Amino acid sequence: MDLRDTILGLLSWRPASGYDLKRIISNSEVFYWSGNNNQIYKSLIELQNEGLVTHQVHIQESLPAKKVYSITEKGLAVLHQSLLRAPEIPELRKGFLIQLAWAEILPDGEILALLEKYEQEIAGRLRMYQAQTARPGRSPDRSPREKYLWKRISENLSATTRTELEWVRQTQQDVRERKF
Amino acid sequence: MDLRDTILGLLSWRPASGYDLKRIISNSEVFYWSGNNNQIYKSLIELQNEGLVTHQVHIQESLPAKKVYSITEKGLAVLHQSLLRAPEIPELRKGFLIQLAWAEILPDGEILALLEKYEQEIAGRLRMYQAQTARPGRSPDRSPREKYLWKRISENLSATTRTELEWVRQTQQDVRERKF
DNA sequence: TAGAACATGTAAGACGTTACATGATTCA
DNA sequence: TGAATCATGTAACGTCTTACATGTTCTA
Repeated sequence: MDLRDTILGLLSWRPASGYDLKRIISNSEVFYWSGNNNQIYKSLIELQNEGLVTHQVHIQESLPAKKVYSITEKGLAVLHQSLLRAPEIPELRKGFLIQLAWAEILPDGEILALLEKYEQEIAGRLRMYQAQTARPGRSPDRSPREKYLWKRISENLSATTRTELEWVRQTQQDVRERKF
Repeated sequence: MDLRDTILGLLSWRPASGYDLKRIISNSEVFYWSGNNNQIYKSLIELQNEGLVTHQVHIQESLPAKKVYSITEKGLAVLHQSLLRAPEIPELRKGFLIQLAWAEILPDGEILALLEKYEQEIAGRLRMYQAQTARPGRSPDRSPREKYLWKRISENLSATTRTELEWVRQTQQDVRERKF
């Protein structure tokens, strides 16, 4: 599942401009790219050259014209193929664990301070996920099944973050009580 | 915590050759880079030019000579600074969630097949972590505290993976029972 | 009046991966 | 005899990010 597949997926939900895609990808944690123009506009041109998407120019009064992209039959077929590919294992990039790995050179107090800062960050992130899930209209909802799947996707991120929060709290407690 | 910091950290544990570092990084999930030569050998040269590491050539009979790198005082100071930086939030790249996001075009049976394949992958990964934790001598152990921290790091990955496993099993069950 | 939102695009560079190049030794 | 391990390095390429460039409209 690379950015191209993701764009095809988004367009299989509904037509969108490059700017729309940028906004969606930037604000989403699931679509984990930064949502920079360079990749998105280049990918759209590429996908169009391959006949997987088309676009129509919409002229707006008092706003710049925009190119609204739609997925083609061929694009849908390609998307279908990538959905059937073997699932990838998650890539977990936790810089904080590397920080902890060399924390031997720090006194207990500084390790605790780090753990507390990390807890704050994670707690904030969890609140963000929960607020985002509550907001309606942000996800495809073409059937009860699709609604369910998107709820589960959102719950996946929350569950992962909750586990992280429990982990850091337990670690804090152990360090405070010097349980080692 | 980038690759350079990670190399400094590893060298703060013990001197190592580029090849040693490559092996450690390749086999570790915490140090999440691929461990390719290009980055590692280039970083070592860079770090040496900045005076953060030095090396001694060890000539071995019946094996190629190697450059054994050590961290300098200056390198230790730089490492200390990066340990005190504000913790980064984990980057979770779960391609599978994106696959599920567009699974509306698949029948229940194919979604279930995907979920089962994913479960297998995750279960395998969890077994791998647990086996790796059991293996001794793979981590710094300069004090009970450091030993504890490394245990917690390893437990973090296991806990995250266990949560993922529970999530996929619950999702499977819901889809089987069509709970939506 | 300054900044955010809308809208499309390009340039430069950092970051990361695979594959290539070389060559001895060890093990199945 | 072929593959894996040890050991250092380079080339080519793909991915991803930040910043630049341009211009209007709306809001604080």
